[in-house]
Amino acid sequence: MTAGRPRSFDIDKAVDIAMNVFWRKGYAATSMADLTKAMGINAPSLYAAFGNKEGLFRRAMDRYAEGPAGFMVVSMQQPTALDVVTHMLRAAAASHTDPHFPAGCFMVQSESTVGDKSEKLRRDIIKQRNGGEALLRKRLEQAKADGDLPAQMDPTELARYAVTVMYGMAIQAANGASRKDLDQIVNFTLKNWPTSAKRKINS
Amino acid sequence: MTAGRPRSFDIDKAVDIAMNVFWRKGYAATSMADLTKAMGINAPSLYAAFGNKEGLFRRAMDRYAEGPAGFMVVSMQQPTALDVVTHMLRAAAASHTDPHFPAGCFMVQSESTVGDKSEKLRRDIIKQRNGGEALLRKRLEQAKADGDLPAQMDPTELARYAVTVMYGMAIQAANGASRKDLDQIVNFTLKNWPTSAKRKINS
DNA sequence: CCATTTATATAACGATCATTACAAAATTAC
DNA sequence: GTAATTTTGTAATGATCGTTATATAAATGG
Repeated sequence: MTAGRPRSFDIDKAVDIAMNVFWRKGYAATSMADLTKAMGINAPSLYAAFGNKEGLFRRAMDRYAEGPAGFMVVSMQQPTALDVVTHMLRAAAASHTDPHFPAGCFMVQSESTVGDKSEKLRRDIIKQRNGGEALLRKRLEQAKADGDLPAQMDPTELARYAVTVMYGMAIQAANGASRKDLDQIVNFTLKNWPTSAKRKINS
Repeated sequence: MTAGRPRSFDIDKAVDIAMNVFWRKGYAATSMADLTKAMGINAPSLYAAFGNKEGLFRRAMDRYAEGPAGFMVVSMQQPTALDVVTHMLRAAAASHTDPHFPAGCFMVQSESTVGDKSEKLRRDIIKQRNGGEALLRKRLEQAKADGDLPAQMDPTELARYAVTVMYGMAIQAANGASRKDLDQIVNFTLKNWPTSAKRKINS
C-alpha cells in the first residue's frame, strides 16, 4: 500500500455531510467552519482531500446525482414513455420529501446560492440540470422511434414540460409541501397526460 | 416640511437597484459593499434609510411584488377561471424572461440564498410564495361558486398545479430558457387543461 | 531502526464581512 | 442669523471569511 499516515475519516461520509450542509444553507452562506465542524475534521484535512470549497461542493453534486437523484437514470429504463414519466415524477415526489435530506432538490436550490464568485460553478450546475431534461428527451425520442408515442407528440416539448413540473415540485417541497401534496400534483399531471397510449395512473 | 439635510438619492430607484443586485447574486453572496457601490451611496445612508441588510431586502421583496410580480393581482381579475390561469402563466413567461431583470423569479431564487442566519426572513419569503398560490386558489373557489368550474374540479388542486408549473418555468428561465420556450410550456399546459369550459388557447 | 511519506492539529494569514462613531455639510424653524 | 435636525463622507470597529505555514503524529519501505 501507499506510505504515510492513514486518513482518520471516511471520505464518503464526509461528502454526505457536506452535501447536507450545502443543501440546507446554500453555497455562499456555508462557511468552511460550518463544514469542518459538521464533518468533524480540521481545515487542512478538508483542503488536502477536496482542494477547496468549490471542489468539495462538486463532490457533493456528484453524490447527489448518484444518491437522491439516482432515480433519473432508473426512470429512463421503464418500458413505455408513460411509465418513464410516471416513474420519474413519483420518484421525484419521494426524493423531494425524503426526511433524510432537506426538502426540495439540491440542484434546483443550489444554483442561486453560488453568487458570482464562481460563474463556472453556476454554469456547471445549470448544465447538470439541463442534462436531466436531455436524458428524458432522448428517452422519449427513443419511445417515438419505437412507436410508443403518437406521431404528433414532440419529445422535446414533452420532456421540457415534465421536467418543468418536476422543478416546480421541488419548490413546492421547499415551501413545505408534503409527499402527499406532491403525489397529488403528480396524479393531476398524469391524469391529463396527452398521449393516446395512456395507462392506469393509480399508484 | 421637516428640517434637516435633504436625502441626495432617490429611495425608490435605490430599492430597484438593490432588488436587481440581490436577485442576481442571492442574499448571502451580496455584500453591503456590492449594494452601496451599485446604488451609488455610502453605507451610513443605506443604514439610515433601510435599517440593515435584511430591511433593504424586504423592501426589494415588496418592490418585486408590485413590479415584476404585479401580474398576479391583475390575472385574478380575468373573467373566467381559464382566463385567469392563462393570463397568469403567459404573464409569468414574460416576466421570467424580461430582459430588464435577471432571468427567473426573484421569490423562487431568493429563498435558498438566505442561509440560516435569518430563519425568519426565509419563512417570510416562503409565506409570500404561498400567498400567490392562496390568491389563485381563492379566485378558483370563486369561479366554482360562480359555476365557472365543473363540480368535480378541486380549486386547491388546480391552483397548486398551476403554481407548480409557474415555479418550474422560473427554473427553466434560470436555466436559460427563452420567452418562446416558456410560451411553449404554457401552451402545452393549457392544451391539456382539464376543464370543460375550455376556450381558445392561441395567444 | 531510520528515511520517507502522508495526515494531523494548532495557529495564523490578509481580505472582507455587516455595522457604526464621528464630524462636516445642508436643510428648516424661529 | 442662529439653533435644531437630518444626511453626508470618511474611517474605523470586531468578527468572520477562505486558505495556508508549520510542526507533530502515524503509517510504509528498505
